[in-house]
Amino acid sequence: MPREVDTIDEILSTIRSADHRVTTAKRTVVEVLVSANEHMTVEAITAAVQQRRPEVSPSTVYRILEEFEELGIVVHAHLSQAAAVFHLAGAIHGHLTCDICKVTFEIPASHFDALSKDLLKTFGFQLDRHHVALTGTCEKCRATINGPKP
Amino acid sequence: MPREVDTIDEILSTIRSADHRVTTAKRTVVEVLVSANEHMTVEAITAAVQQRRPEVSPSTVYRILEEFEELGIVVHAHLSQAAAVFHLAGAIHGHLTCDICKVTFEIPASHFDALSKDLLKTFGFQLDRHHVALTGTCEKCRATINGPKP
DNA sequence: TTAGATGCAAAGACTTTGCGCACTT
DNA sequence: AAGTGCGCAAAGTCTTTGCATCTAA
Repeated sequence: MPREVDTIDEILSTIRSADHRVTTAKRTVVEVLVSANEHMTVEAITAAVQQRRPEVSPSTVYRILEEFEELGIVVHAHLSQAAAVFHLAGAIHGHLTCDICKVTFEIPASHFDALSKDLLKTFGFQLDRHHVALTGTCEKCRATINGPKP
Repeated sequence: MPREVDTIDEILSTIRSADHRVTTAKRTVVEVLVSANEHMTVEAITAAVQQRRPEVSPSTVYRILEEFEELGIVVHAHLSQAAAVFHLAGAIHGHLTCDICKVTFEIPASHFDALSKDLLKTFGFQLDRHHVALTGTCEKCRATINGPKP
């Protein structure tokens, strides 16, 4: 059954509750984000949106994502050093990106519980658990470090 | 006494050891980074360099920083969402940036010991402790959350 | 109706690259 | 002397903005 529909309606309600308008472009962005299981770059989101609504421009997608972020619907992270990636805020998690093979995978926020508590206690800093992006090297690449990097 | 001079010489040796050339521009960048106690944007580094050597161009600074990063002399991080910031690799630490007031402060890498161990054990992921950039809200701003944000 | 949203195109911010000359080794 | 590194300027990415038009409420 389309559980996704519930999520979509929920998000649209959030938009309306904030007295923002629900437009075709916004609805399509929501649909794309909900059906996406990965975080996406703006470029990817735009491409997916335009597959359904070719008239939607990238600038609109940027504006919508900015609005959604203010509403807490999405969050973004700067993984490597290129474009930002966005995903629904619902799934609270961190990003782990391998510096070598650039693979990114997501991990449950629970892994940051201890750190979060520590930072709060030590520095009075409340970690944004939606926005944790870490880099390092994955197991595969460390095992493969024989020659020089590509 | 100029402890900084030791650091500078050490870095220049690192460059020479890698069979890279030590130039005026590189030397100046090193001096700027060593005398800086904060991490700096490329723009800030360039400005500081040009104060001594006006002829050094931004593109050269970019190239030098890229080289230095490969040599392990500097590391960079993407804090908020704007330009990257660089600093000497010697001081291993993480960055905490407040989403509200944008203040950034640095914390010892020891705070990531437990997380690092956890990620390695659970995901086989070796955290890059030079490159941890976290966002959240600082104590001051959380205390001030009365009205809407600026 | 009417304030807010969009499309398009241009501008902006940050970074990278090509080329010939200069400087390090 | 040989070859890397540099300055300059142009190109490239990613993102933001201005403005006339369109649309959700």
